[in-house]
Amino acid sequence: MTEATHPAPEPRTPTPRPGGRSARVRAEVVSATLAEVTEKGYDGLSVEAVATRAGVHKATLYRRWGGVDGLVADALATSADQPWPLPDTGDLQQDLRRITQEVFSVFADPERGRTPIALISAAQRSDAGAAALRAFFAARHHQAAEVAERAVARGELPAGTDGAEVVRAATAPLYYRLFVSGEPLDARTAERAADAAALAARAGLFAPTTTTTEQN
Amino acid sequence: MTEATHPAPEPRTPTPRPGGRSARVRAEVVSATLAEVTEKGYDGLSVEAVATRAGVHKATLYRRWGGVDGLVADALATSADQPWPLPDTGDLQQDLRRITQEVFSVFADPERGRTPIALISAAQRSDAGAAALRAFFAARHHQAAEVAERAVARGELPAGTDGAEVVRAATAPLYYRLFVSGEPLDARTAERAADAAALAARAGLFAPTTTTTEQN
DNA sequence: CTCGTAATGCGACTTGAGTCGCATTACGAT
DNA sequence: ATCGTAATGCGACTCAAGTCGCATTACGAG
Repeated sequence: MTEATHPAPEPRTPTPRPGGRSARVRAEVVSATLAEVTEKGYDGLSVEAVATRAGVHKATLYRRWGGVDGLVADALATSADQPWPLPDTGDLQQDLRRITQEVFSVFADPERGRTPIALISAAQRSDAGAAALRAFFAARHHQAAEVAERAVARGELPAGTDGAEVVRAATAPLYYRLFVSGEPLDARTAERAADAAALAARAGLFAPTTTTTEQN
Repeated sequence: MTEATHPAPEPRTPTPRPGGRSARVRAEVVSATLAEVTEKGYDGLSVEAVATRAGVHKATLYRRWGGVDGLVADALATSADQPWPLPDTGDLQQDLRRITQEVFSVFADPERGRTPIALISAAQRSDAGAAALRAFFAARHHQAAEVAERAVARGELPAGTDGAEVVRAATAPLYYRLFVSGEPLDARTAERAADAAALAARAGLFAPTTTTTEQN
């Protein structure tokens, strides 16, 4: 079993040509990028520092990642794979509150929040980073949309409700304050955002069947 | 009257010591910064280019503004003074829709949106820029809160409703997509965000009297 | 009109980012 | 075990950002 006598390609080599060193270098570099961006923030994140920490040469990073942009994008893509804990209280409003509370507690804690804050801030600059950010949030939305889909199955929400849109509505005020307006974030705001999203979802605002929504 | 024979300080010199040249230089520099950030985007915004366009020396910019950060912060502070058109349709939902539509149309238009997008993106990086951004959005919120206050006066919203919070709730999903998740923005999203905010406001979610909001 | 002072102009200098050509190493296959 | 190839290591080089000391200019006061 361990000895592969067949000439068939082994399934454990996903990379086209290069062997296992590239993968090892990549892992080191991604790890070093996360550590550096956590320590120094985005400003002060230099390719040389990452190269030194990762134990590889500067030119290698420029060749494979193109610069700081690619490093951040790769680190973000790696982080996107790790799943978040998803609440299941049996009630949409409570689930959304848990989600926004989780977001709040992560980003409000200087220790846990430093890395994602620096990472997201960094990703907003280059095209590669922006694409990685899009993919990151798409994955988050897709995953978290399950709480809304369960609510639909429960009959709590109208059929056809866009679950990702519900999640976006609940979390947008938090990210807005964190990354756009720069206003302080508190638990109360997180709760209100969840409640508002639950209210709107129950009203059918996120169901495509509602054509104009003239509730005036 | 036009001749000031009195030794009293003239009211038209807000600057402490220096005369009118500093103000002239500042106006030139702010104008040049806006032009540069609009053309080149934030990346590619160099102090030298701004200096050349403004007709002043590089060192002067570094001395007075400290770098790109200060330039952006000053340009943003200047832009914050210009008021937005505020709708007054007599209905909160309609007013909020107008506001989000305005935001949408500005940022969706590559011509009109380029400058504010670049400016806001640029401001997110430095401390000075972040402070300017905070002040910028605080001014916007304070100004736009009037639509909610009118709704309170009309009896459409409960007394004590936080008008700025209503505006934030309405616009947050737009800014979230534009500057955080990077997802595309459309008119429909703008409308839904306004409707959701109006709904939440009518439910009293933004009134401090509501202690826990157990609507479960 | 003259003068003192603060702001600006000016150019050289330092520093770090990013690039390039070539030598070397490690992987994969025969 | 040996070899071809791709990836990496290496150092020098270019270039733009940012700093500094000093000369010059413009403003305001008497």
